[in-house]
Amino acid sequence: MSDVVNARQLQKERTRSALLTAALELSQEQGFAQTSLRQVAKRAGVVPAAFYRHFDSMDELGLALVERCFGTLRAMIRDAQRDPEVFDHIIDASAEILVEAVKNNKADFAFVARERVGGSEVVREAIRHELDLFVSELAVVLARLPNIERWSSEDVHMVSRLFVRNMVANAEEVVEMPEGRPDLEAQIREGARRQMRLIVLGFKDWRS
Amino acid sequence: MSDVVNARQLQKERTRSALLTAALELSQEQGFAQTSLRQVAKRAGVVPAAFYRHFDSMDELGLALVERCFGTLRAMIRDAQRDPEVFDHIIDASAEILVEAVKNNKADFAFVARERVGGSEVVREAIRHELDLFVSELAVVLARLPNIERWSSEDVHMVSRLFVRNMVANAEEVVEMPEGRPDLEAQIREGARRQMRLIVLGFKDWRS
DNA sequence: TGTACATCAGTGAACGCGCGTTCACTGATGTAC
DNA sequence: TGTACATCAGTGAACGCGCGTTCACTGATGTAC
Repeated sequence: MSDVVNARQLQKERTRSALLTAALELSQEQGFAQTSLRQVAKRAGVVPAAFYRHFDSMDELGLALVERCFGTLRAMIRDAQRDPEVFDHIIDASAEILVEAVKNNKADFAFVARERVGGSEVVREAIRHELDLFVSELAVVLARLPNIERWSSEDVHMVSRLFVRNMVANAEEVVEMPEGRPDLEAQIREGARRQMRLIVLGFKDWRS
Repeated sequence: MSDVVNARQLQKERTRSALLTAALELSQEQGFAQTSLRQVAKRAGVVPAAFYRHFDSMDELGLALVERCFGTLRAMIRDAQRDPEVFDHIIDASAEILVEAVKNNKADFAFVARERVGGSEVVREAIRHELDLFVSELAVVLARLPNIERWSSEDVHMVSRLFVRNMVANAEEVVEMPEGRPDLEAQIREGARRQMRLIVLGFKDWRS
């Protein structure tokens, strides 16, 4: 009831966080669906039964993980939108941001990219929903671009899906990039940049 | 040693095929990584130990499944390339072929789309390799298109990746399409068509 | 401030279950004569 | 064609293991007086 956090709440929060982190790490190593409750508890340093003080099931932990990952993603996009530089050079900026952000939040992006398609039913569904929201948000941003202003909202949505789809695919590539290969990183960024440039080239001649 | 198949070989082949089919079905329901050797054997109607007469492990069965799926895919593309109609209207034809082929080989495509990212290490690796081969094959076809003839091979490869990436993503959508929803099917095909048109529009103005 | 009781995050043991793998076996099919 | 032996796909029982879940418990922290 009180706003003051007591030692008990603090410790509980720490354990909860340890469980989430353990699950994220194990997912990175072997996939979320192959990760067991006992493995998560063990890595978090608690007994398996203690898991139930925090989540009803692994599915519920999975949903908490999805929320956390998309929180990161959304914060990133919000920051990017505030920067006018980004809007003016949307292509180069996107490619740059994508590679940087994915690199800095590798575990989160890896989780989303992997479990989007391979995870349990409920986790997959949650990720799809978040990605749909994201497509709609991006569509609003894209609608303000010069060549797109007068497109039908359907077409803007289509192009937003094309962008997000590529973003996800590029994120997958960065995620699977071996450590310490800056050459590969540059290659992926350049590839992403070219693909987006090619798509944007089509904008000015598009007729629905 | 003989070319004549005797009853024993025939029966063995039948069981092997039953194991593959069972694994494909179970993968569709719950993912390959979550599918156990015992489940596969049970559905194929043999005792678990009999599995080892055909495959050393589930990983090996997974590889056999990948080969079978890409066999289907390659046959499809080979047929498409023979049809001059297809080459002239590459966009509409691609969208059409994609939706049709995926619909008719749903289980195979679902397997590839899902396990490409969620599967076991060895299965994932095999799928990636096959997809890379496919990108290179498609690049050869694309290089003959009017606006692309003079591009650098690097750029052609980039555009081929963009196409295959979209193909995979669209295949995923068809695969997850609920049964008996022809409206959704048309929507996906139309979306795929537009995305490809937009990409192709960029061809004529592209400069590396 | 000090005491007596309540709360509750985490414990540790136990359960039944499905798993992958092994093994000696069976009996139908194939082969040599 | 008929017989005696070899092959080998599939059997069925057994194994040890990690799994999710339950339960009564403990002991540190919080609360009321």
